[in-house]
Amino acid sequence: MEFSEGKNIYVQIRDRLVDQILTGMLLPGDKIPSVRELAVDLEVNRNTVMRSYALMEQEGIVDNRRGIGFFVSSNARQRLTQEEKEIFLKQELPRLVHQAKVLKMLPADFKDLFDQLNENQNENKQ
Amino acid sequence: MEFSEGKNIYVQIRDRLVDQILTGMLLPGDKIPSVRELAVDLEVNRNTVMRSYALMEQEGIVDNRRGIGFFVSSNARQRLTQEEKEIFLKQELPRLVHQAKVLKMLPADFKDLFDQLNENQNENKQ
DNA sequence: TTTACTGTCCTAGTTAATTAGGACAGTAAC
DNA sequence: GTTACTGTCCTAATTAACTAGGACAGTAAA
Repeated sequence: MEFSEGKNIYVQIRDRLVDQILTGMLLPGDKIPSVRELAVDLEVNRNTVMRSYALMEQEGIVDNRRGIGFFVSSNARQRLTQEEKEIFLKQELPRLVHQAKVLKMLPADFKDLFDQLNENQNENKQ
Repeated sequence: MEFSEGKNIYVQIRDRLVDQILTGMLLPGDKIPSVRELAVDLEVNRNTVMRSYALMEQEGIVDNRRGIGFFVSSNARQRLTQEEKEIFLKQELPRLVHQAKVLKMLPADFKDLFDQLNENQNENKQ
């Protein structure tokens, strides 16, 4: 895995798993890769993966069964959707609005976003 | 200044000055605070500010006159608008669209952004 | 009970970011 | 030339993130 600079690796690993949970690639009750397995796979140290898993356990999105492994907790998706949405609305959106202002961006610049939002809304109606 | 974790201080200082340039608080030709002055003001080390200024000099948004200080370069704003917009469109927007999808966000969640974009467009017409 | 997984704890070493502050040189006003 | 700014270079020390890998304990199946 290619890790970007400017963001800690253990957070990026957490983000990757969170994304897999939100997209449904990982379902509640699923076993996530063992600490050692993922470490080898991503070419990082065991301890770094451990740190990601500890973070996710603290967030209540995975459960830990000693000697067996880590599992996606039953309410992970609901918890994450709520948590990430709140972070987005309170932290990212204000910064985004400000940036749109100073960069004088126009609706056309956000076409891709509009399309996605409309798609979400249509799926909601059905 | 309160620095957020997860992002290097010298980058945050650069971001702060970039914002002041984009908002017009700092104009082309303006002298920016001296390295020592800003270090005291933000309660960081001289070297950390130096690193921010070196970064901005490398980006071509400030000019350096030895023994005198750093100055906002004449084309800083144009250069920044272009640079930041490109970063936004190529890096942030795709991530944003993806997040909007997995979090099933709706147009209403982005009302503040829409309002700003419309405002930008109206100012453009006048 | 042995085997092969699992997580967990531990010490040790590296690197980058940051701090701390001395020392030196360019610039300009007095 | 002295003074008071400016940037610049330097060494030393601290901290957090990451690496490396040994050692130990829980779990489950052969």
